[in-house]
Amino acid sequence: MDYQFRDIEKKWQKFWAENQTFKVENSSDKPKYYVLDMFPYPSGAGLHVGHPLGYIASDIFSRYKRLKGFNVLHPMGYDSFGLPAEQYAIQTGQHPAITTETNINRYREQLDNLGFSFDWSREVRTSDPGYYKWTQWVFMLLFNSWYNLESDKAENIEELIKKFEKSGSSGLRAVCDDDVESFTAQEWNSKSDSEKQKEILKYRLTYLRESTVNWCPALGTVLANDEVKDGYSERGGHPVEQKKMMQWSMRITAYADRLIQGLDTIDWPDPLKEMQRNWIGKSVGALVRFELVGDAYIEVFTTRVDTLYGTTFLVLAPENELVEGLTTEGQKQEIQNYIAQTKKKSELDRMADTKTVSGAFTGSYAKHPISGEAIPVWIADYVLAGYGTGAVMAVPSGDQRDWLFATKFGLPIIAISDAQVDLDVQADPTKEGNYINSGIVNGLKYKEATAKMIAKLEELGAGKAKVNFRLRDAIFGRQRYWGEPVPVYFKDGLPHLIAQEDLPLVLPEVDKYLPTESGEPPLGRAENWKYKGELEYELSTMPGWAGSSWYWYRYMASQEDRNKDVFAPADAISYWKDVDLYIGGSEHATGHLLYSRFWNKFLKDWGYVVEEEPFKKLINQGMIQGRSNFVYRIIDGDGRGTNKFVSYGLKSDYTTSALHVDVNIVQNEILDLDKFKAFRPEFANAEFILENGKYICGVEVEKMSKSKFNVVSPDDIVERYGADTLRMYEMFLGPLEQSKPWNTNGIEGVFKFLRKFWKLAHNDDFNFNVSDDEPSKAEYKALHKIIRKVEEDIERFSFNTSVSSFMICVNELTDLKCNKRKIIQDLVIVLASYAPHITEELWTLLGNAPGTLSVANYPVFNPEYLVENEFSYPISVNGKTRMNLNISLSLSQAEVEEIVLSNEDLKKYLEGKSPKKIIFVKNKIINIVI
RNA sequence: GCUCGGAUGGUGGAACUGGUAGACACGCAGGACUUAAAAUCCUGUGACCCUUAAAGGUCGUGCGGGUUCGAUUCCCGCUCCGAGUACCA
Repeated sequence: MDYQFRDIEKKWQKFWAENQTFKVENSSDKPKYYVLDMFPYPSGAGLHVGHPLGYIASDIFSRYKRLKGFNVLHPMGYDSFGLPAEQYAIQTGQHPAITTETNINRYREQLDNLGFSFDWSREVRTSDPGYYKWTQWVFMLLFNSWYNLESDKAENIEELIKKFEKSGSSGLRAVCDDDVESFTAQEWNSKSDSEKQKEILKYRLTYLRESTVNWCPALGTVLANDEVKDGYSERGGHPVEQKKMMQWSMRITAYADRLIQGLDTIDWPDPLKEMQRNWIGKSVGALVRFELVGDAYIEVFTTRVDTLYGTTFLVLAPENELVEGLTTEGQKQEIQNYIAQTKKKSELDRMADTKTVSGAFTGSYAKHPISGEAIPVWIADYVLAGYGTGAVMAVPSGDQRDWLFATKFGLPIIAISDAQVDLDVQADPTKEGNYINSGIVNGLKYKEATAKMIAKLEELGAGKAKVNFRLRDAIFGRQRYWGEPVPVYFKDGLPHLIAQEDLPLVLPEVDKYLPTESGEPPLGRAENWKYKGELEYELSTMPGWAGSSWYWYRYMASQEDRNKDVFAPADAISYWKDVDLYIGGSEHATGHLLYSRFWNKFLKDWGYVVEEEPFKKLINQGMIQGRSNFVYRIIDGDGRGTNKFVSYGLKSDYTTSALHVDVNIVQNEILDLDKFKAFRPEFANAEFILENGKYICGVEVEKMSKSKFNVVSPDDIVERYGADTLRMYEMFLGPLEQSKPWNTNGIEGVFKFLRKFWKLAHNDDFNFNVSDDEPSKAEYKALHKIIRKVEEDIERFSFNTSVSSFMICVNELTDLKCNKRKIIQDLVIVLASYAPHITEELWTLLGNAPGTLSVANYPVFNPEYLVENEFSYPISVNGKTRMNLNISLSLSQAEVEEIVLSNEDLKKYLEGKSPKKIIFVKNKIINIVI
């Protein structure tokens, strides 16, 4: 029989499922290895050919690691809470749980078709109450925690309360809200219960706070910063506005420093680490106080406190609360106009319009903290209310924006360093040179000046060193239905956790998935949904990233562990520890990957997990883009479409309009006309202007989407060529990290390769036929080359090059007519991780017990088979290759030179000159310089 | 603007620490088999020049320089494409 991939693949997929071949135990004498994929959101569209790219790579790696003697955890699950199922529910009334279930089943079927070696017994679904019980549990743990800067970790809130009872707030170093009170132990103890709770809430790692949020009226919810793109929601593209709301937040800022430091300890792509660093946005600087009349003062944040003497004015954000009080009678009109003008500008305009310099003078002056000089106070929209203190000290000689502002409004520009140049043209932010015009730091260099300035400010009580972060606390609530309920109820307006034994707090049924008439979230519609039957629950649900911020630990819990009263048993966590290899897209750089690191560190502080960082090595697979095909409809003189189509190469002779055409009816850009007529019946009688008898389509790279008819489903490819071919082809396409358009054109080559491989062990009548004879030297050489090559390639995630090498190997063995058992058997193991089905079949045909291939031993590379006595040296003259010579590798350089120089053919290139120098690199090249 | 990544035949890509540029595959052209098609197999395929042929030559990895016996690889300066980010003080 010829290579019957359909039967073979179905057979082994069934075998693996029935025998739980890939079920893994939480203990073993083998070393552990944890390979994780970013789990998918099960959307209604199913998988397209781009989704499995990362899964194929991780599966190859997992299978390879098993062959190399590792106990491999390779699980899969679904991030199944989310907006699309809810949107669908709003439109159709269908419960999101049902939609989700349907989609998951479809995903599972598609994944199974590709022969992945997942341990499905460990599957997780974030929308499953047995799972989100533990998401809620983490929320409760965060609520019961505060961040102690002394120990630099999260601690039990009870410890904080004890501290308050014993010594009040004195000496406390904690991450908390800005408006915490100072109090003595006595004052604390005399507070009422609710006053105490209010104060404690300011320290909890998850807390309620009125915050400005990104409110999307169309979606009826709050969005995180990374879910908003240019003022529109990332999902759906609806406009987003700013709104003040009471919101649950997570104090991720407490971990900002550790999140930056941790990046140096993990093996992630540099661009991704850089993105996280920028997102966290650490700036080291100082807070400086400029006094106003009376007790009032303006505090600014600066990263260049050394330039303090260059400050010639202060600028407040128009929204700054101090503005009103600062505005003098005479300036009132101007300031009001400016504020009104700023308000009119949308966030978008304000960002886009960075060239126009605008601002207004308040009429007031502040006092320079050291020199005591009067400094005018302005407002301008280039200062952002949300960053730092919403006020800056303007140093026009050192900062270009300040320079532009000073130039426009005729404010003084003072040089502060003797190294500054061209200050009449632009600002010069140099840190070189010695300070001038700078009072106490004159003559000093940058470092000393900064230190001295901070010391002086501290002495005067006018400032201090300060580290500022761009990172904001993460808002942890959505006014949506399809998410984890927050395990909180309210009593006297204060939040309380439900009892732990009441977990999970199950999502209640509602009649509609829309906000209530009074504008409350959908959970407000649930009937009699009250804690202990009387207390109001929190009505918002958790955001999409909640469930994905710890899921890799749930996989460590085996099926039997799932009923235990813990998210994963301690011994399982101490065995698996962390994820050794994580594969997924870079779009999660500042969302999922940051929140996961945050939760991991938090759980580490409590001792529930053992590693500071959850994902040791991370690889971003590239996006697979769509490759759209077009036909060109001829337009007549009146601008109407005709019933004629012209082939791509001839379209310049006509006026045409391009129409998307289903890529599945186009092969190598040649359109199947009959299928086209079936695809667009209205053109059944169309005329086609062909080139060389063919209709050639145009091509464009676009996002893969249904509307562009460029979606290629893995199911179709599997049906036509088989899963092994698809797996190898996706790898063959190019480097894993690179984004590339999907193109099925080359797939035949991989398919042919697998058939050729199958034929090695079969005779011309397709009967299995291997020989027990001892392989030849050449056969061993071909085998050991591939043993080494695949090992090297997989270890450096260069999957595309090993596919090429497999082709070379099988081509060589075919030329050698090799059907030796000793060769085929080892080759089957080497290829097994890439093409698991065909290799399982051959493995069994070779007489091995069915299903044992996955735990076979990867063959040991023996360099002896690759030892050569001779090498064909390229001989170059002045760097230009002229000829090749076979020369024994055992000869000395002098002997080699003699052989080369005595060669007759070489003489003509030497032009009668004697060589000046001969470069000899063993096993590489010989270069003669004349 | 800043940060990062990239540019190699008709196409996807290979060349790992500087050492025969274009592996492997697609496509294309020609041929074998076939009544025909599919499948399969064989040959050729970077550009240009020279030649009946055999062979040979010149150029060639986005552009311009440099280092080196030798550069796709290292350095300097640019162009274009992609990603992220942005009045962040």
